[in-house]
Amino acid sequence: MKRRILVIEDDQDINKLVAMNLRDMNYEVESCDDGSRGLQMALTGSFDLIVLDVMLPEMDGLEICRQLRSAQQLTPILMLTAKDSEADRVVGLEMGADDYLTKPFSVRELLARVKALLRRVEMLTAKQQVVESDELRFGNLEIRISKRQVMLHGRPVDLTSTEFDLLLYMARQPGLVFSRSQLLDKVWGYHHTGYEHTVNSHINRLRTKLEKDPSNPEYVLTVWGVGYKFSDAGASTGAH
Amino acid sequence: MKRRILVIEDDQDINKLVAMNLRDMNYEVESCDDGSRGLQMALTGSFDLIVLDVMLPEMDGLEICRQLRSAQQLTPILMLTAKDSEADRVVGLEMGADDYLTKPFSVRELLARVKALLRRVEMLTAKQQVVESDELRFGNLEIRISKRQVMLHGRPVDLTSTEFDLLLYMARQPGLVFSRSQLLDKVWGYHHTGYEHTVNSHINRLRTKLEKDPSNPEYVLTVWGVGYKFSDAGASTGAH
DNA sequence: GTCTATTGTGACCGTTTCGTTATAACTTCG
DNA sequence: CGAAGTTATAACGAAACGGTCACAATAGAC
Repeated sequence: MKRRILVIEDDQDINKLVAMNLRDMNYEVESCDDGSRGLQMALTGSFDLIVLDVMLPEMDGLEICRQLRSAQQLTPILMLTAKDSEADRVVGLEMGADDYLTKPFSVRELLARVKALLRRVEMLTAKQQVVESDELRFGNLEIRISKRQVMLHGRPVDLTSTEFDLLLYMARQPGLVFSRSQLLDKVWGYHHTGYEHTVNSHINRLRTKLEKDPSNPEYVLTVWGVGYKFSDAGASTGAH
Repeated sequence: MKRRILVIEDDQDINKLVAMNLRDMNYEVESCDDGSRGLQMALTGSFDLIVLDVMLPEMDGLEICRQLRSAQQLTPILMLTAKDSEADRVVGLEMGADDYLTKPFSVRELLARVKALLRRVEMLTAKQQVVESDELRFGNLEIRISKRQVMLHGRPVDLTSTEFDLLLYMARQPGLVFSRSQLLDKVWGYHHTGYEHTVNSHINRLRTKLEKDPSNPEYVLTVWGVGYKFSDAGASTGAH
């Protein structure tokens, strides 16, 4: 899924430069040029990384850092500091920044740092998934997670990326009912803005591909007035 | 088989402490207290894991990291960093370290990390280790790893260095899907900052050289919206 | 240094996929 | 039964994505 980055920087030139380059690298970027608004966005926007200038109007970067961390927000922060303010750097790291960059900085270096920080987070979250098995099996339906492949009666089924993600999300907790908005949040991402109706379409497409009789589904079930669930009827846990 | 661990750390107390505790856990441990010697040992000693201090005489840990990785040494590295040198950590991960631990650390935590790293590697390489051979064969396609040579229908195919690396990386885990950024990280290196688009180009070149009908590939397959994979259809493990 | 092979980047085009809309079908409840 | 609300289905256009090619940049050989 596309990584989301928030840039908080009041200098318009730098802000644009940074945002543009990050977008170029296929990140989803939101910009902001004052501190208090930045804090707001950081708290609500579900970002994967924050690029934060220290010198800001309204509320300075260090304060934002402090407040985010005290609110248990663990989003990694890359701090931008003036060239010679060693003190800021130290305080920044104390406040919970994860890395810093002194102005003026090269774009290359910025990108490298961003990448490194994101990778670090990925590594940390990867560890939590160690115990999980790579396969889910439900009767004739088999989901091979790392291969992003679904087998039905031993034959591969061609699912698009979203279809797979949707199926996988529900199949991980068979029997649990998910509302459409829950599915939008989890599968499409928290920031996604769209109609709940969209989910119907994808469920429909999933069924035509998975179910013998799509209007009388065996795996992807409707829970009237609530949402959908994956059937837990023939559930057998994934391999050891 | 008993796992071999190399400890590179100049502080004698810490070095002994670590070595002792690892031996206690039934690992085979070798110690070393300076950087350049450590690099030598790492390159020649066939270890399963390296515990590496950043601050070292002769050659620092980051440099060792870098050199090992550029020599295609993929032994997992657990880096030890000072408490407040956040930057070191970032750079270390960039250089190819797999995990880090900040001093002072608890022995419990060290052992946990070591165990986790070894388990992770074991999982990744389990399939390869068993049949670890110099050749991969998939129908008419044959990859001779140490010769860096690819044969198609018994005839050599002329691949450039990057093309070969890319192919090999994917072919080692047929069926596994890799995102472009994953491929950039693994094939081009973690330090690399470049466009994901680049991967497309190389895939394209690979296909024109390997596939009978490049627009309908048999080996290097596109996974829409995600990345690429090497086909696992006709996968037969390399001979032993 | 020059020449060549390789690699990275940009532009364009075709295809796949997705979100939306419209309409039909179904469920629930009065 | 009929009405209101909810879901299913099919179809369409737009946008995202990948394939391809050409060219520029870079590295490597000589």
